[in-house]
Amino acid sequence: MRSVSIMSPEDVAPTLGADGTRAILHVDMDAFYVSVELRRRPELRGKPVVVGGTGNRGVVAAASYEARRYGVFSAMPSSTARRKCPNAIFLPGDHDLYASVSRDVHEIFRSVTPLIEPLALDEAFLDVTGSIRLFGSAHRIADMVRARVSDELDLVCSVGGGTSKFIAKLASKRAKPRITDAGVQPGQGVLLVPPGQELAFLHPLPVGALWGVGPATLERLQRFGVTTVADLAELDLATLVSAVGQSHGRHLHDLAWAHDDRPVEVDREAKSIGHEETFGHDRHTHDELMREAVRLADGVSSRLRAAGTGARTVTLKVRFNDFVTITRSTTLPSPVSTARALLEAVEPLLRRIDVGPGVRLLGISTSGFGEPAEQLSLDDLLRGEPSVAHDWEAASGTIDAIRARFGATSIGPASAVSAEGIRVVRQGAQQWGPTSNPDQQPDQQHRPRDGNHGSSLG
DNA sequence: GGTACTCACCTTAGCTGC
DNA sequence: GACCGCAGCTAAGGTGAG
Repeated sequence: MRSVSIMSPEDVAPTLGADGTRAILHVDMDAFYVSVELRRRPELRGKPVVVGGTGNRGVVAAASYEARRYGVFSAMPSSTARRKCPNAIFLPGDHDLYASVSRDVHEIFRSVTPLIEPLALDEAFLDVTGSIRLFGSAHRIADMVRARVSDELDLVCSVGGGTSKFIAKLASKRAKPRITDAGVQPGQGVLLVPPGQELAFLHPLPVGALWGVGPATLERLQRFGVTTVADLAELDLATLVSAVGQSHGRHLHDLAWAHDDRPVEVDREAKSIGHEETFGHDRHTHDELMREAVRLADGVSSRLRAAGTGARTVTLKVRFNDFVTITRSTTLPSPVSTARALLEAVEPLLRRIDVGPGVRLLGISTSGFGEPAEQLSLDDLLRGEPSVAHDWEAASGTIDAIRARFGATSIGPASAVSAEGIRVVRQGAQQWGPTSNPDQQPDQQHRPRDGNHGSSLG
């Protein structure tokens, strides 16, 4: 098996992006959330720091390399993280701050290419094929981005490069710092895979490194003795399709042979918008859950209107206390964008479900986007009365305007009012589980001031 | 004993219309 | 009228990513 040598800028410059091949970079921030926190709390540098997972039902969002030495990793249950690293300093996540810093990072990306596809707050693909003539080489661009991120933002990133997104992504992972028994070993920082070297880079990797091979697919592949990407490449396509399905099988087969011509997509439009929330303690009645649904619908509808769209399909997600998760959905005749319309769709779905055993998570998501057309309902027409729906559209517009001027928590549904203020749903506000606040009882948590326990938003 | 949130995409099954 | 095949839509669940 051939191996890939570490490439200097001079080695790579004549090839990557030359002769009509693409030059794709994948930039991945190192321990992004933790690094942002350490900028404002430098006294924590060198200590095991964990972002997220401050509550009993939360998970770790990010861990410093010092915490990773104890076996703490992102997505780990917070209780497990505490057991593994009792000395770790847990910080609540600050999604708004990370989003703001992410915008600064993307400004640096924009200085080298307009072709940017954000993947998450802390990573993006950059198509720099057309930028090489301006800046010299893909490696110089990668070095420049790293230097500016370090100098201007006091953050560290790793950059991978190749002729496809998929190879660039794997390369950036290989360029990252590694945790060993001896401590944190610095990574290369930049790793570029030149054209023609893709298979030599790819085939020795474990098959789980492939995009799209998660635990379920990995288990199926292992039944066929597939442990490396090379094994997968050699597997008969028909066998692979029978194991993981038509679409997935063909896709994995292509990836194993480094066939990936997906472009860097600059303007990817969302296909669904939703919110879900795990509660500090289980809910057991429809009325309790409808009050939570009011908040969720309020948050989702705000985002729909901010995106200037409406949704036809409304999906309710319920996770019971035994972790069994079900979804129930309904498709409406026309797209809607008000909280009231979402609740009217959700309520009958929820009432059909036996929530007695206890519900730990409730979610509302919307899809099937289109121009909202909340016009006179049939009932309104039959009664010959002015449209209530039109009143709601006007009210929703007013709510949006108030929030734009005074902040997201300045106004909200009556059922979201508690002793602590208005508890509205904002994207990412509870990204890593319920907070460490004492687990309030439902009657303390969202008691409407007017005693209204119905599903109305006002 | 413990498992978040958001989004994308796929599969399967059932229904409907032609 | 019953049946078949097909396409399109909807519902529900699963998988994976970051």
